[in-house]
Amino acid sequence: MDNYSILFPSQPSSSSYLSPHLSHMQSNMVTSQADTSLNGYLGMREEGYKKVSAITQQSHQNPSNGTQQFDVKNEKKKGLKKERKPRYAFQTRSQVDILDDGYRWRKYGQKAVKNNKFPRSYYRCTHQGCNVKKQVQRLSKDEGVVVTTYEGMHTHPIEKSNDNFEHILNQMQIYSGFAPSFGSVTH
DNA sequence: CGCATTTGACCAGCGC
DNA sequence: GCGCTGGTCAAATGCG
Repeated sequence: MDNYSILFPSQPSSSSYLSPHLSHMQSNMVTSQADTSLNGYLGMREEGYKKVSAITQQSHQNPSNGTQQFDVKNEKKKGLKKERKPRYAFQTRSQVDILDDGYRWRKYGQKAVKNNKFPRSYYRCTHQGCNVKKQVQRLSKDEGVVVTTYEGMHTHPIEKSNDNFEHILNQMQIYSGFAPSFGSVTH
């Protein structure tokens, strides 16, 4: 199958985007305790672009521990011209849709998605010259689960105190040892 | 008043 | 070729 590496990007030279904070997360992982009740976490990386198909369909297999998997079928057929940025998808169990990661995001769209009663929201990083995007979507099958997909990487340091971010992190459990069983999980 | 959000329209890719 | 779906744009609106 394609190369879906679990966990986070580890780009060598950019020091100020997600990964430093994410690794920070891992060292800080604590169990949940507050009202946001995040108790599941999964990070994965999408290589390529286009179509994350049917997220809602297979992401139902492990409702107990909150870790789920979803299929990323992409592979530009012909064009290949399109610059395909890697995308990094995270699933979190959260009551809130907006996970404040310390960056400022401006919402630029919202769409209803098929097989999902919740809309997907599209955000862009407001920092000048930084065109990182993210999508946030709640699963209809398991409405405690929020999928956040990051696209691109930040070219600037975090914009505000990440106290809140850490606060959230403190409520997360990171399943770093999650053994991937990706295949074509298509339906 | 400036900035963020909302929301419908528009567009492109893909499957049938 | 057509219709469906996902993604983006931009005008209108709301809020601090």
